[in-house]
Amino acid sequence: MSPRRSYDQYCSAARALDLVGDRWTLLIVRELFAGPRRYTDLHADLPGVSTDVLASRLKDMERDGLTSRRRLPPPGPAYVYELTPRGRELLPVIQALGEWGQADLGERRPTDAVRAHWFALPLLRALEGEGLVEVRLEEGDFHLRVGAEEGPVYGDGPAPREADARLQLDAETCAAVAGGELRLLEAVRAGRVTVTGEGTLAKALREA
Amino acid sequence: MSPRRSYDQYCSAARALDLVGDRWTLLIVRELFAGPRRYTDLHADLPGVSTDVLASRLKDMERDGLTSRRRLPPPGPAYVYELTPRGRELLPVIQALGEWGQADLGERRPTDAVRAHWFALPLLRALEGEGLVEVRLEEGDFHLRVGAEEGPVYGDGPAPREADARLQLDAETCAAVAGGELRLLEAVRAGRVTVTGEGTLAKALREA
DNA sequence: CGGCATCCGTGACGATACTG
DNA sequence: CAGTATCGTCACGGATGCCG
Repeated sequence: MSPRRSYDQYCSAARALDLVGDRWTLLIVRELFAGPRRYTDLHADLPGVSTDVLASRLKDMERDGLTSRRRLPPPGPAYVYELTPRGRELLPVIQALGEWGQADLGERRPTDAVRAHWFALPLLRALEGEGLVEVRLEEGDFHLRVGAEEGPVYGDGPAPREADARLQLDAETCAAVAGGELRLLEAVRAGRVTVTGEGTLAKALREA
Repeated sequence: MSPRRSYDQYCSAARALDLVGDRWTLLIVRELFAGPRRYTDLHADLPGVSTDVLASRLKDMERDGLTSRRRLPPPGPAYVYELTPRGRELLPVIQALGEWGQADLGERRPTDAVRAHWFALPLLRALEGEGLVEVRLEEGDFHLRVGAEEGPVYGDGPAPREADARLQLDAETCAAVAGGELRLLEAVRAGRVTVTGEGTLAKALREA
């Protein structure tokens, strides 16, 4: 656990960096926007983080009120980590970083890891309205809770219930939509996104 | 200079953190939003940063296209560092961090350093319209270019020309306005802010 | 097997001193 | 003024081990 290395500046941005400026912290937050996750899941989706650093960050974040640790009910009792409301307020920070970093994303490098749900937040920016959206990529599936006010913003795997809309697309299209080079409606019109489902969101995308 | 330690993730937020996630980098960006600054000025307004780290970050940032180094014309020839357009696009990131960190700012701790222009960005969020605003705090003066599309967003010291509006207030009021606990218009109405000047911005604040 | 704790080599960081 | 040089310390990343 870090002995609280602070910038010691009376500045709100510096204070924020005192809490989330350490290496890996904001990426752990990004992972937890997918909902409660176990230690091992986090370690698997954050290639390169060492076990002790991950454990240390999770303790720091809990102490600082960003996350909470909860015991899952049996069977399979395990601890899961999840964002507190305060932690979820970091969404604009991650969104702003993602929007800025989009310009440097470019092609995937051979050394780059990929997880399907890393496209969730960029895609979320491109969606209006409200509802449960399931997204299918070759790399895997995830679901978005568009317009959700509380709880997880997105999740790994298929939607837990019948989705209001289902999108099928490839990573390239996903990146283009996320980067603002292609609007989702235009991607649908160009046949690069297949939309199914009966929710208002699905209908709005199809009829445009 | 860092040998480019990367998260190696095909994710726009992770890419952003590859570039600005190192310690001190975003705070250097915050300083440079005040306009071109010399090495010594940066070192003076970033208490705690060591000279070699500051030099290293400035090199990294120039290599990554965030800043540029320019020689000032004589008399007093010196190098200044300034943000590139790409660097200035980090404004939403710093704003989001500042907005989030405002909740943890609280009272000033004895160990906290303070600079007047650290209030500039929070205050900028509270201002609508367009114009040059001069702000006078006990801790010092700075000026804001509200609605500026290019160039520095704020600057240290009094405004370089006659300001469209001048605000005089104390740090406590400033923090309250920045934190959203108090709206600027209400602060003016409560007499906690003195507004002078003949610009539209000044008139709008006074007549409300 | 999931959830860490420990150990160790390397590199980043912070303070000070020094130089063009 | 604007850094570079040096050095001690600490944080990080990787591997391994322990314990429920």
